[in-house]
Amino acid sequence: MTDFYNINEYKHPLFTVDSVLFTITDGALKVLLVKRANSPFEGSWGLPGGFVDIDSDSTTDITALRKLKEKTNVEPPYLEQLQTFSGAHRDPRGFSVTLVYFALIAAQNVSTHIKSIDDVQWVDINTIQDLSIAFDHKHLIEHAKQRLQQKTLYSMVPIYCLPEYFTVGQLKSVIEIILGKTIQRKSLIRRLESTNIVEKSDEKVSSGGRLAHLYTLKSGVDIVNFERNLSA
Amino acid sequence: MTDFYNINEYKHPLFTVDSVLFTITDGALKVLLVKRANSPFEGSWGLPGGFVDIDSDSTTDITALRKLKEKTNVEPPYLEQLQTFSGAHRDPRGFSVTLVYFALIAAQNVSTHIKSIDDVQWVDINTIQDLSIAFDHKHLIEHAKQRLQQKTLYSMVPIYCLPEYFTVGQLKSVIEIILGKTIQRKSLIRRLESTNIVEKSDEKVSSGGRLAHLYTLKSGVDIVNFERNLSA
DNA sequence: GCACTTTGTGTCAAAAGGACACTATATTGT
DNA sequence: ACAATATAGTGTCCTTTTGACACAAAGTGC
Repeated sequence: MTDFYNINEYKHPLFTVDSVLFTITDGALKVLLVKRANSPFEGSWGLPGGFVDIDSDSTTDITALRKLKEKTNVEPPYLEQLQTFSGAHRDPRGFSVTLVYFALIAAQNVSTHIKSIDDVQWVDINTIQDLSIAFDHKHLIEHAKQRLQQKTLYSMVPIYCLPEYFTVGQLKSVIEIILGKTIQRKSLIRRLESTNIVEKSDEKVSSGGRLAHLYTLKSGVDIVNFERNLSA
Repeated sequence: MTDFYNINEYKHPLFTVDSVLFTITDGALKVLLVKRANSPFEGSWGLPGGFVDIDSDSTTDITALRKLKEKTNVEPPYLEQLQTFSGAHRDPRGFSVTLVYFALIAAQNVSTHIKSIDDVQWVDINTIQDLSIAFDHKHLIEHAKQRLQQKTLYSMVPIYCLPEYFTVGQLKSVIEIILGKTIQRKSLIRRLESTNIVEKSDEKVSSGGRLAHLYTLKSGVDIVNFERNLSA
């Protein structure tokens, strides 16, 4: 494609993009897995991902989103790079590099599509130990989970696991599932009120007791990082 | 190399590994730049890096260290992944992906080697705006600087910019250069004493006033993250 | 010896989360 | 209708960690 340099002069690593997409359903943290259609590991479960299409993907972010949309029919509202993993033996085809993204989505926004097909499923993160997973993807998922937990201590990212309008109770519940421990409702409210990223709606919604206020993420805002972690 | 899959079936992105190696000298934060020997951008300054040697590098971490050692003659004591940057137009040869590392080293451990050659230099981070730098490397350096500043708020990473034995005064100075603001000596000492990663030696050293205690990083320890940031 | 410099400590104030009691307002069952 | 129960939200004090800053300690240089 150029005369600067012959791209086939050296042997290249195999380069792929994979994503760890989390959601919360049935009171548990789940990861999206897909059944592999191709060798290697054909037929076993692995992370959604694949090769960059260098003619149509402008960046690897687009690659990740494209692959996720193929599987879920929607693009997740939160996507960030996790880390790049590499090694001579992590793929039987040779030295490989995979750029792993981590993403969040509200279960409501995908579940109907997922349930209708049999090569995509949500897997409870706690049952992954017992499964056989392609490549080193089990390891990648573990890394992503730790990053999600860490970010939950100093940001409001779990909001992206909720629908557009949500209550403090729902957010508290999502955070507790991610962290695997309870947190103080008061602390959560203090943080919500001190950031400028959510809006308190006037609407209230029933939740088995006193009506709960609805909150919503302001549009176009970036996630704020607090200067202090919740107690780990 | 395999019959699973023909590696040349698709067009691949160009994959490289680059490093942003920081140090502190002359009261300023500096980045290592090298003069490019090959096209593109031959003759201009850029980050040390290059292609993975898939026959000898076991991971990309090794690639980064190998490239840094070629230029500085030593391996930096601190190395971590920064981020992967990609795009169809960041390299004139086509779609490219670069995995960027960020590294720290004590100036004392490299300066003699660097000064003797003319294709490697330390550049003051504040003068980089005015320079012409290969690819989007100026942008990568800016990202790395922000990460370094952020980590400095909640960890002791700046220790890796210091020699084996150092004083609180030296560490305070390095941190202040990185952050571009003064910090409280008391806060620094409190943090040093609350972590278990440094050892207070009995030796003292002259520093223009009262003798200063020497500290040293315990061997084999990992960097500890504090639960709270210093004030930004 | 005296001024100055850098190191190190003591102490109080400020900020933000944790704990937890208490109030408010729904739903549900009888 | 009313009590029991559940969830939402507030008020308040405690705890932890950092910021601020005065002060003491111990060198150097003239």
